[in-house]
Amino acid sequence: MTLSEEDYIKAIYHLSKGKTAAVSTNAIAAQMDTKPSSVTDMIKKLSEKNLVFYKKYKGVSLTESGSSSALAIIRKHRLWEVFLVEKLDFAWDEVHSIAEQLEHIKSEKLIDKLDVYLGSPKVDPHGDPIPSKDGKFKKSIKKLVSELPIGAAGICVGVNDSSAAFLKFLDKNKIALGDTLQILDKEEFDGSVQLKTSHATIRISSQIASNLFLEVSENQ
Amino acid sequence: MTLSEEDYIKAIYHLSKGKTAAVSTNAIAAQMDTKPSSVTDMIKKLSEKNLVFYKKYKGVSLTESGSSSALAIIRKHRLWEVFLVEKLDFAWDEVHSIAEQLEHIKSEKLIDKLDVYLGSPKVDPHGDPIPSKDGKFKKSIKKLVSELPIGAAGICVGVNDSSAAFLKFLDKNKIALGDTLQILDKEEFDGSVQLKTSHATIRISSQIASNLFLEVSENQ
DNA sequence: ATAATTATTTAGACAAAGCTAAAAATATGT
DNA sequence: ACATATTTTTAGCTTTGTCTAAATAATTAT
Repeated sequence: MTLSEEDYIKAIYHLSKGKTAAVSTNAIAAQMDTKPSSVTDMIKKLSEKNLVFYKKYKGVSLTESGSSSALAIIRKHRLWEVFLVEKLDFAWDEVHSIAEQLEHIKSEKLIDKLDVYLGSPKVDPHGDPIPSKDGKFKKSIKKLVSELPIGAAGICVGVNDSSAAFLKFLDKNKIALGDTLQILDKEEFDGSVQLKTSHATIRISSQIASNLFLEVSENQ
Repeated sequence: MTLSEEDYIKAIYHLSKGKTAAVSTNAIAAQMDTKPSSVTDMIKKLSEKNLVFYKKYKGVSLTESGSSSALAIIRKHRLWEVFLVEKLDFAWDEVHSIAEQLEHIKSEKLIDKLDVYLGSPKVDPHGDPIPSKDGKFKKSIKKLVSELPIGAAGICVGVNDSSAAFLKFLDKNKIALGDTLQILDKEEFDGSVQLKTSHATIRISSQIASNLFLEVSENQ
């Protein structure tokens, strides 16, 4: 599989995640920052290789084989992200583009050993789950504060918007990656949320609540 | 710089190492396992980019810029090799092909942090020196046993020929990577060498002597 | 239901990096 | 020094992945 093929497979995986419908040519083009005609060409090639199902004008979806290829790439991407943050001391928001390169390194033994070295982590630094070698993983256990019910608790694992202003807000309220937060109350009127942090009890606006990800246990 | 350009620059660097003359088209083709005509095409491109000096039919040599690019790639290659052996527990003879992929990852920050993480090593697992960030490094301090004078001592850092038979010989004589060896005597007649290992004094044939690398201090 | 709009595919072209076969330059042997 | 052999280059073709422009299919709006 070429580098470019891998990128397409990954894009299709991400676009079909959740949804059941086939993925459109234009959606892939937008995601990959390329032209729809290029996508059509590549889709034909992937279809030849039985990595995707493809019916002209009807979009694509991954085959069993395509899906497990996608999961293997995502596994590599996320393991490398853990390495970059945990071992090389990168900030969690600067690892993505480097991991996009590292995910294409071909060596099964390398990934096996990296996994062992990192202690077989189950989530990456953004809180996204890492597929196991056989392509299985827990369903997304990363939720926005705004999506969680009163009482739910979780570990802060990421943000949607990493603007300086937002990060400054978190800093001022002593909320950091890895902190445990609990939802004490939700205001229906404006969507604001009362939150218990390790340092205090604060009220955050709905804007903040829909930018902050918590890792919660599966049944929530 | 594309992946392929980087490979050519590296090949030219290795071929001109030591020698002063320009490197021939055929030599590059042989090294890269490609055809001379392909080499000519690429050389023209590298010449356009001022990475090599090129005169038709007269071979190539690296410019200042080409040379520092080559050293940057070699630095990356060797740092990754150290990582693979020291951290991921790879055997020293299985890291080369993986490092050939990793050396093309583009991120200065990544290499800086990797270097710090590894403790700024000066040699790779084969005993080859690692260039510093500014492209300087000690001249090769890796020598074959057969090249060293009587009395010289050094640390075993590599082999030329990693055939099973040869590795078995080393094992049988309890010679391992990292062991200190000293040359006690050299026989002019057949080139055999008397060697002090950590366990015993043995005599090795000239064939063995020209397959075993020691890392010696610079003035030897 | 038909026209207008949007999405998708096709056709043809281009750049990168490789190849083969043939031509040109350099080196070698006597 | 000249013929032969070797090396290097050129010319033209291939594949991969991209693009633009035009054509076709599907969807939406009236």
